[in-house]
Amino acid sequence: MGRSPCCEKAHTNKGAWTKEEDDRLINYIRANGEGCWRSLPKAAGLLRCGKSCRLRWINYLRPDLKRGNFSEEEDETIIKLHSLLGNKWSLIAGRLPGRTDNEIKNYWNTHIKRKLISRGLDPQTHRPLNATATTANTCLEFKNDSSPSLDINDITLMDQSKFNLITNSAEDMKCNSSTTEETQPQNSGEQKSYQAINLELSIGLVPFQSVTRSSSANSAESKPQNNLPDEFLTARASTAVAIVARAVCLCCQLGFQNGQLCSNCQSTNGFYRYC
DNA sequence: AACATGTGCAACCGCACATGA
DNA sequence: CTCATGTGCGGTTGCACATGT
Repeated sequence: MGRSPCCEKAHTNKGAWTKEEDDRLINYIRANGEGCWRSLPKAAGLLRCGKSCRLRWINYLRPDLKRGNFSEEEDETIIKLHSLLGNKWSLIAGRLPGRTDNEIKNYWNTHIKRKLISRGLDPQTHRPLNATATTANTCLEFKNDSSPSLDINDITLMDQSKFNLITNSAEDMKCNSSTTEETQPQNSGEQKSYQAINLELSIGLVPFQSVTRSSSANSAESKPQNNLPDEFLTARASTAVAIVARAVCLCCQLGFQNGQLCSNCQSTNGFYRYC
């Protein structure tokens, strides 16, 4: 027994949208707002699948979209975010007002990949192309000062004094939190070298069984306290991270708020909400 | 001019997750 | 708890246009 299709395919148009279809969709959403995409096509008099309508609206018709070329600043932002988040296009798009995940994804595949390669960097790992073999052996460790559970909010990107960068040998690829305490930096000079984000690092998460959806989806107690975006919990990159540091808003840490907490950040129990 | 190849982007597809009955 | 349904995401495809031969 399979899942029923999202729409009656035999009676829906596919392919490029016509001006008339666009107008119908725009007019309907202006009058009724977004939502209930499944019923929207019929209500709007469109022979389209609801998903198709949603995509067309989000990626092309939304009035707040910024069309046109990406600026150099946007390029660098995308590169930085991709180095941290991987192919989480929707999350990256959330940091770039007026840009859509689809647009960024296309732009990445057509321009930025090439740009990084021309810089001698691996587009996936953001590390030098001739050094990718060692990437998988790199682990970040964070000092645990409060929360026992894995929480993306706990990632402290700028507060580098809380974590170590550890490069393991090929035989020792597993990041083990049990090593956290004995690997803390011992002097401030060493810590200062970490004060800027090392954007060549790809941050992924240790596949903690205790925090994966499959193991905790139905267990309220096992859920991280701050109700994280679960994408982070399953996000993986070439490096493994044991995360236990204090939380700080990602956008603030990336410098989008000039070091101030953004308006979206709310402090809860000493943790800042990811926004 | 005609064809081949490359490029960019809109749109589609399938899956996973969220939610409500 | 289970199931059905709606929504969102990431990967992929296919077409239009640009460029090269």
